[in-house]
This record gives sequence, structure tokens and C-alpha cells, in this order.
Amino acid sequence: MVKLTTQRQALLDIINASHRHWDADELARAMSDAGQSIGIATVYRGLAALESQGLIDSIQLADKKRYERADKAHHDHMVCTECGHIEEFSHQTIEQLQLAAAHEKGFTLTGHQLVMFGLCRQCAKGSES
Amino acid sequence: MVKLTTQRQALLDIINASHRHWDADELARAMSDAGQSIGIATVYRGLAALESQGLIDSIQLADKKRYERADKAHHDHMVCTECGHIEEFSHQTIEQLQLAAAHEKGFTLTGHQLVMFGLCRQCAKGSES
DNA sequence: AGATAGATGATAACGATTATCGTTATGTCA
DNA sequence: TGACATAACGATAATCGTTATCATCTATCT
Repeated sequence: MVKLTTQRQALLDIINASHRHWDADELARAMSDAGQSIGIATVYRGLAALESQGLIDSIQLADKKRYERADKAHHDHMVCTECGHIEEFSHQTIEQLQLAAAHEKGFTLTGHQLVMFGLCRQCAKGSES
Repeated sequence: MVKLTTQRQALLDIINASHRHWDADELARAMSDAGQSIGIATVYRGLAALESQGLIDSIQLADKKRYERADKAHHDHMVCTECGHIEEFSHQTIEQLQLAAAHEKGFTLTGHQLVMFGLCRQCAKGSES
């Protein structure tokens, strides 16, 4: 049985406290900064446990996996390739069309991930000069 | 200047010869099987070169990057989590809705990647018993 | 031929993640 | 309460895809 230990609760609290998208390292550092240092392996195990119970969500970016608050409504992500800013968005129609497309190909869908890359408003401004 | 060497041409030929989605290792082995062994670093460099010139496309899956024939029409992918089969699909409306959603968030879109996970027809059949 | 620019290959390095393993904490049952 | 089972923890080794390094090699141009 999987347990929600003190450390895992602390990880969950950190993640729930904002809309940030954390990687394992950042969380280890945040824990350390909060005075309760934690082994990196424990962070990974804790995150896997939390995710398997639906208490947090994750997105797999090219390089690393990032964790975020669980959200009842599924959403996808826009990543600024300049500053790393991640914006969330959800689009009912896109979801439905995806389901339809999968069905058409004979796929039983279990999940999906849509990541859009580009420049956020800030960075687009900065680079147009 | 980037050159299209004999080895790179051979990689391109292999990729163009099918709809398969190759990872670097598989390509190195295919080259080796074809009698022209190649260093793995050269494979990576060659693939990067081919991709930068738009001669091939790639998708970044959770674990590794896979390369495929360049296609004028952008398409996305459905991956069977059971057998690894990759199915392609393109959906004009989804693309347009993505653009609109990005614009709404102030993003200048440079690319995106939509990967859907699930069971292909075969594997869905096999597991329902 | 000599010079220059880029490609190649062996291999070391890197970075994220997972496995290992001895230790520690927690929960349960007698 | 004590003993035992179960899972978590932490340090660290291992894994794996990918990139960097660096000493050749190969074309191409003058």
C-alpha cells in the first residue's frame, strides 16, 4: 500500500501552493530551503506516488518531467522557448476532436499531451526590436 | 555550411523508405546491417542536420526522440502504449483551434506537439479478454 | 600541393531518472 | 507493549539517451 508520509504531504503542499510547474530538483531544493532536506530518490518516489493517486499532475517536457497541481479539468500547456514560462489552457473542442480522431483510427485513448511552443507576450516583445 | 554527406544521404534514404519512426540506435543498427557501420555520434549529428534542413521530421517521446519522413502536411501522433505502434493523423480544425488558443494567451506559436496515448485496435482486442 | 572547413568516430561527460541496499519509521496483531 | 511485516528513506551506483571533446579524415578551393 502506498502511504502519504509527512514528506509526501510536504511535497504536495508545496505543489498545491502555486501554479508553478516543478521539476524534482526544484522540489528538493524547496524542501531543503524549508528546513526539511530530502533525498532526491525520495522526491522521485514521492512524486510518482502522488501522481499515481491523482493528487498531482505532470507534463513530460523534452528534457525533464514537471509536476503541478492536480486539476479536475484537464488542460494543456504552452511553453515559452525563451524564458521557460508555462501557460495553461484548456479547450473543450480540441479535446473532443482528439477523441474523435482517435476513434477513427481504432485507438482506445487513455491520455494525451499537447504542448505548444512559442514566445510568450513578454519575450515576443523583447525580440522584435 | 552543412553538408549532405554519403552517410547522411544513407540515413535519409532509410527514413524515406518507410513510415517508420526511428530512434538513433535503430538507425545505427540499420546502417550497420546494410554494411556501412556508423558511429552513434555521427548518427545524432546527421539527424540534427537533416532535421534542420527540413528533410526529416521528429517527435520527442517521453524517453527518446524518433525520426520520420518529412511530410508537407503537419501531422500528430497516436502511440500505442502496449506495442509501441505509432499512428499518424492530421486534423485541420485542431491546428486552427490551437493557433487561436495561443493567440488568446499572447503566444507567438513556433510549433507544437500533440501525442495521444492509448491502445491500438490490435492491443485493445487482445486485452479485453 | 597546401590550406581551410566541416565530418567522422571513439569515448568521456552529462543530466534526468531508476535501482540497490542497508537502515529507519510506521502499523498491526497477539 | 513487543514483535514482526511492510513500506519509506537516503546515499549512491547504475542506466540510458544524448552531447561534448578531440584527434583524425575528407572534400573543396586556390
